[in-house]
Amino acid sequence: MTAHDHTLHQGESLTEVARLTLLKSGEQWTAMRSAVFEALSSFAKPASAYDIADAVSKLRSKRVAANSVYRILDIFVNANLARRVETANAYIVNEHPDCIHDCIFLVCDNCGQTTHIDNDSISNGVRDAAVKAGFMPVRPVIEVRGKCGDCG
Amino acid sequence: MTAHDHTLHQGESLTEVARLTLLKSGEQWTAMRSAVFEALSSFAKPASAYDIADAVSKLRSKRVAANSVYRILDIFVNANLARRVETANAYIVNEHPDCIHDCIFLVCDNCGQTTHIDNDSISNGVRDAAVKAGFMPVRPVIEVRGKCGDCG
DNA sequence: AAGAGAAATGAGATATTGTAACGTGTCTCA
DNA sequence: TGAGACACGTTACAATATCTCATTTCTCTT
Repeated sequence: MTAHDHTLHQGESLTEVARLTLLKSGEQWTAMRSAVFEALSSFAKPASAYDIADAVSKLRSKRVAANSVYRILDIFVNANLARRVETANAYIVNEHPDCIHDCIFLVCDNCGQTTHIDNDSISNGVRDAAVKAGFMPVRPVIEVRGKCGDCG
Repeated sequence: MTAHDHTLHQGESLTEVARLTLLKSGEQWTAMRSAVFEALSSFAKPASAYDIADAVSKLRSKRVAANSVYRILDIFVNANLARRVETANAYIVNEHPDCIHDCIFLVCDNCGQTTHIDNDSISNGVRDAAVKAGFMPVRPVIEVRGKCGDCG
């Protein structure tokens, strides 16, 4: 099993991995966080905090404010359970919270479908270029807008 | 004089280049657009549409609505006179509208100062990686959040 | 120079995204 | 059992972005 064994965690098991990851990072795994995670991973495309708030409201049959969702999403992003897609103002579940990458998102302008690719040589190239310009990189954002295979 | 002679166009001359570029792209150069361009280039950091609306309102001593500014910024971006900094929800003047690049922005989390670097080998690498994943890249967004030299 | 049509802008409303402030509940642990 | 920490609720609000339709300005032709 290598560091990059991207075994798919699906359904229960993905949630379980998320739970353990969050606990390991010193955060709690509450019913609310579980619901937000379920909602987030139920979306096929990046979901806005408000999309998630709506979904969670239905899940729990109780109005949930966007505010709370934002807080939890922040925690998820910090714990690498989720990623923010900057050009979509939306969030997407990270199925491999144990793998740390500057990942690259491919966002379809037509259908919104978003895939991610990891390419350390590219992201390191971006970081290096920043350093050479006298800048200290903290969070590279690499996203490509365009057309996905299905829409092309 | 090479294709990449990045001579600085400053003051009047930068505006003049912008005017000619816009006309060449089939758009009009109006008093309003001129004012928006002046305002945009007066900012040291990326400016939001609302920042620009405020600045133009003062320039013209008349309340200018954000939506007018958005319209004009879109035109500027299409004509390569300005660029949108996605991670800052803001716009920055492009001093070399004649040079087409997928440019890389370095955005300081501390002071907001934003510089840009061009590195075709990196941006082509990003485009290639997208293509290899079955995606048709249209607009790569490469931005790095971190600390600039002054704040580091 | 005048008028018709196209393009640009004004005005206001509204949608969407994101934060701030503060109160309430809940859990733990001494 | 009660003090403190943490999570969450609630409300208000700020910031960003878009829509619609009226009005003005521009351009082109005659």
